[in-house]
Amino acid sequence: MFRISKLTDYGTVVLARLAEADEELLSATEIAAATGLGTPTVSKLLKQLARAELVTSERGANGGYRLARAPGAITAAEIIDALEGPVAITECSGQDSSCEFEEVCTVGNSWQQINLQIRRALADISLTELQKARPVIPTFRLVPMPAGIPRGNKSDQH
Amino acid sequence: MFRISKLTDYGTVVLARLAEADEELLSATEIAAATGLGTPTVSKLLKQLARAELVTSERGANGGYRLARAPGAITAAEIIDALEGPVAITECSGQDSSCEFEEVCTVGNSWQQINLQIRRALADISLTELQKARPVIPTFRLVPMPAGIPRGNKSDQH
DNA sequence: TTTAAATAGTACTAAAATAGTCCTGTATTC
DNA sequence: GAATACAGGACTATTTTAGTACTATTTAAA
Repeated sequence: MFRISKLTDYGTVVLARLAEADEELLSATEIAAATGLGTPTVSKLLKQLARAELVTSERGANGGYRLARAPGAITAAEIIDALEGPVAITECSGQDSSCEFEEVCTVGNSWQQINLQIRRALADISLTELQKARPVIPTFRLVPMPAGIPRGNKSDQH
Repeated sequence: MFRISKLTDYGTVVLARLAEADEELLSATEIAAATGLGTPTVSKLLKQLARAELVTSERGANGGYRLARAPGAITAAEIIDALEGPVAITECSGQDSSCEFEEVCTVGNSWQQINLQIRRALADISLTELQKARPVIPTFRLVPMPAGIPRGNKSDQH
């Protein structure tokens, strides 16, 4: 129905590893080795997580990453925001919406309600809890978007 | 963060039109004309909605579609299930999971919790409410998946 | 009883989004 | 100053989503 991207999933693996390491500084290479993910991907993820201030980095030789906060203070919502961008179900449901029909839209419409509830659920889950859900090495694989939908259209709603 | 597909969004437009029409039988062509969507797409959507038993169809000349139930009895969760498949955030969080690590997984893990809460939120919103959120003709366009993520990986977690 | 309108199903094509790689630059340690 | 590691961005490949086309079946009406 919904899904998180593979990279976001990997991101939680990376963060879980950092959580395990406690305060220790780990390099992207080390994390890649520990998790079985590719080094470039891990590197990419860590850069994004650093920009989102979920991890802090130290550059130069012996550099690396550590969590910026305690695992209990990092939420699933933040992780997803960091790796997928703060996007909402429909354009109107984002706070920074640019939907040209916005003025016409009913304020507080249902998609927005749904979006809010989803965010609330995600903000309620911390990295600590996600770690529990994921013993040692990644056990989830992401669901390929399902069979889905046949075919058949042409024009777009304007 | 999450998003519904364009087709799902169109699907709610189509259903909203049928809801307006009350019990009247509408053909795919008529709905396409009324909504501004392409006929083949509307047709495709209606086929799927019919398979999911959200609409009923009559074949042959003068055939068409109508809602299978009152709009208040059709939920957002059902619409999404019908058009995107009953997929969950990660493979493990679906009921029919085939994750090979499942035995190792903590039962009732956090992604499952999140997924449940999302479903609950979606099951709480009816077509009637979605209609209110969407005055007359489609006012939403879907958010293109955001800037997102740089690049960098190779191997997969097994 | 034939024709036309309409749904059912499926295969295919095109476009867009996601995932993954690489390269260049900068900071830091030894 | 050489080696290590992060920062940032451009680029490529793969996968998913969206959209189209075609064939079969059903039904009503001429």
